[in-house]
Amino acid sequence: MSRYEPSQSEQKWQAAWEAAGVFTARRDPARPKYYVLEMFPYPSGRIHMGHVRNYTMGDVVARYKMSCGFSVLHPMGWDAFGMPAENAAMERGGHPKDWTYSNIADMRAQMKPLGLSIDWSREFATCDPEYYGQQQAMFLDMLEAGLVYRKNAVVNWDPVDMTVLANEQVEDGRGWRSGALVERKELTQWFFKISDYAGELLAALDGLKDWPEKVRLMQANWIGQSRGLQFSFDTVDAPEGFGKIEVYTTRPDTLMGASFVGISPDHPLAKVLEAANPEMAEFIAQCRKGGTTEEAIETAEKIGLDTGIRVKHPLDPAWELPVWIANFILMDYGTGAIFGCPAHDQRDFEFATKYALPINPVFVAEGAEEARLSEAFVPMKSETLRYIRGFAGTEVQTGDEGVASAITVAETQGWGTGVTKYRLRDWGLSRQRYWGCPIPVVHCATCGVVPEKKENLPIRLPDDVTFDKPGNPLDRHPTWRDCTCPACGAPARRETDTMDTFVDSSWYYARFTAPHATTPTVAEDAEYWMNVDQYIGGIEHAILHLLYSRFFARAMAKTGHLPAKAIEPFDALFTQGMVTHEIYKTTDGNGRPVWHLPEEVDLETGTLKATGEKVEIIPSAKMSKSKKNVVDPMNIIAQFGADTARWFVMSDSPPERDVEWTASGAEAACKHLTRVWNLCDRIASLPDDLPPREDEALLRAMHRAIADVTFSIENFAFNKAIAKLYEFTNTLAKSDASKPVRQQAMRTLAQLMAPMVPHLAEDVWAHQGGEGLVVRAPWPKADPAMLVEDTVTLPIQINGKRRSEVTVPKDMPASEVEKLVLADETVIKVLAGGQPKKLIVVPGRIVNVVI
RNA sequence: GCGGGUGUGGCGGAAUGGUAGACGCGACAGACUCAAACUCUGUUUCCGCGAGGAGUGUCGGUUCGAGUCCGACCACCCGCACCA
Repeated sequence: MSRYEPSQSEQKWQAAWEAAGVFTARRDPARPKYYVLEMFPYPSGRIHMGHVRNYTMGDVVARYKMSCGFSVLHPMGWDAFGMPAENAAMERGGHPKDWTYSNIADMRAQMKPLGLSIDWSREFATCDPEYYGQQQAMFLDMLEAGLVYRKNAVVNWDPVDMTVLANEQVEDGRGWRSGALVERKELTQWFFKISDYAGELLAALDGLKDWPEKVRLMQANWIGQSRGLQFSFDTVDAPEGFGKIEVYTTRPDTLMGASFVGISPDHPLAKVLEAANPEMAEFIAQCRKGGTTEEAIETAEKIGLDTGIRVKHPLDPAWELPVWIANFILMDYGTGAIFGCPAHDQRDFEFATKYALPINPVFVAEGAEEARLSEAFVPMKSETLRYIRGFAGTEVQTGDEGVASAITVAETQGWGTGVTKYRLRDWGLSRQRYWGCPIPVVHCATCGVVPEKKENLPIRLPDDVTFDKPGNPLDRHPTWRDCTCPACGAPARRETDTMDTFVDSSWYYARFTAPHATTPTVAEDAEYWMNVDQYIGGIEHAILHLLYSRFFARAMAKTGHLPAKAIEPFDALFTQGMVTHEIYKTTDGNGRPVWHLPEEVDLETGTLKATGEKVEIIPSAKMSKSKKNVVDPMNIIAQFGADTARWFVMSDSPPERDVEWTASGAEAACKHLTRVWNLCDRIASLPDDLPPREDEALLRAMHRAIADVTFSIENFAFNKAIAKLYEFTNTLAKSDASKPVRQQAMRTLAQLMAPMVPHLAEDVWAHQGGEGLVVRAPWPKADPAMLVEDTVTLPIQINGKRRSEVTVPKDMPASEVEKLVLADETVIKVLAGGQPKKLIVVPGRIVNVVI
């Protein structure tokens, strides 16, 4: 063996793995299966360190499970539809398809040198017609099953990207990609009925034991279940058809504190009033405008207008309340109408104060007296209250009890119903974009909306499109758009909306089980491989992607594309942290910041290499092109090899936390791997007739290392696994054991390192006479007998502070230990002839002398 | 505002209620070298020459014993946000 030259040996082993087909996933009923999946990448064209970290984690798991005898599925694909391809076409010309496929080729070429254990024969891109055609087939099945529908909806319109955005794609009133202020626009849109599953998606979160608590909580909040009362107010002087106003409240116990009824500016009644009354029309127009401007979002002032309509209080027909239109009431939550109880709701309080409406407390804190309020009194529902204007339950009760009894009273008296509502809205999937999966329906003047026939799938995107005008090229592509009605054969128009790319990523995990099938899935394959045993990805997908996937798996099960056991497709989820880096900044003549790449900076002096100018070092943040704090994985691989990059991203921080990339850390990783290489060389050239010295000690350390590394990998504590490997390497390097024992230890070290640094591990394995490839070698097992020590050193504490220690046989009885402790020099000194108050011996652990 | 998380050396981070700081980085010292780099060996929480003392964001509590459990507070980070 010679110098550590990763560039040569890494290629060699990658070729060897490929030749042996070690990563080809096979359905093998004789073996347990393990499906490990990392969130597939968007083909931007360049891999970044975040990818390296994500895929290395998956690779460690996959390789480890392979060694443990599992039949492993570890696939890779591309989330290939989406706006960047179109944006690139608009900015630079060219076609989104060419841009995408060439990016995929580039990225694949960058990923391969990492030596990941991926079954590349299963690779696909979501923009392959073979993939999206199957997606269209499922869409038709879901349409038939009533899981998809069309409705007129006010949507978020991004005026820059010229597209509809989902609520969750709007951040602070701006489009998440363009940053443009979002406008409201009414369009007919396609929706998945995810709201039908709201309760189930919420309840099933409890079963996802191996998901991070944080993600489950975020989803639970997003689904947003609430229990409340729905009832109607009878109106006075309302327009035709509005004899009642239906409201929903989670605090029916505050009904006696009502001082007005509020309706949304988008409420049907508001629309009628708008048409009839110019003053109202003007007010409503103001509300609509207000909803989207930045100023309104920041100040969020509550405005309202009295409609002149009155309603009768359900508990006292003589009591009339005014009906106001108010800008803070949302049409798409509850019924779009509320009753306002200013005493116990801060929004209502502000509103009532502004418009001089009465503020009547319903309850006070237990033991308190009624007093003038300066803000709304909104106690936790679990708090005990004294009701001074209650109508249900006892005078003193908790808020929860008050709500429950109010619902019971309303139901008993027949004027209201207890209902459960969810914040979760249906999933709008229509996008007015070209580069997405076409929605396979046709609009016919006589037949209406007609599903495309399955034998006509896939409905392919046309290639001859241009992006010189804003908007959807499909809309202005007559030969593609114009078609015949599948039902009556008359001329018709193809749907020009394409699907949200979240649809593409909502089932790719299932497609990987039968990636080339002519149906969306194949029952036997799905049955064997599903579920994903370990899913790994970023926390940024905690809500949308994961919630949509959970819904989609249910929809696929309902339409026969997945077995019932796969409705929760991801058994275990791990969310990894980001890779961060320091930011280097200088300022130009105009005071504007100028960012510099890490390689342009001399860290010793904190200056620019080129000019010697001082740079400001800003603490680490996520690597981003705009701040130039990026390290290109390809440069690292070229300089140090893939194993170094893999070792580093796994070593420094717990995987769920961010890891900071530092040049010194990367060098240290490389140095260590070189040390391992040299150690291997040194051991191989030892004389064969060394006397057996400390053989037992080295073997014990080896079994300790096996146990610790295995435990750490099983628990996703890769940084700790690596710490143990450092420790064991140091022990081995200092050992005087005989050659065969050191060789055995070296081979074991290779096996334990193999999931993280597979190429180096193969080299070491081969060099130490290991049989075959280390990737195929069974994972070593720790011998429990080698893990127990004969003697144990017990720390002696005096009043809880460590003062001394005593070494005793492992299972010495406590009474014997006590004698030894009392004979300890330090203890004798401290006791000064007296007796300890108490002597605590925790066998095998610690001794505490209390004086 | 609501919900969640985090806080340990110069830095990244270890510690089933039982020796705080594993392992790594950095720093320092020594060996090798004409010299430097590389490499190797050692030291490295703080105060103190030392004996010793202090120490896990702050204050309190439980315990023989608290980084870990409980209560209050502070700081930072993340998610949601007019959801009735």
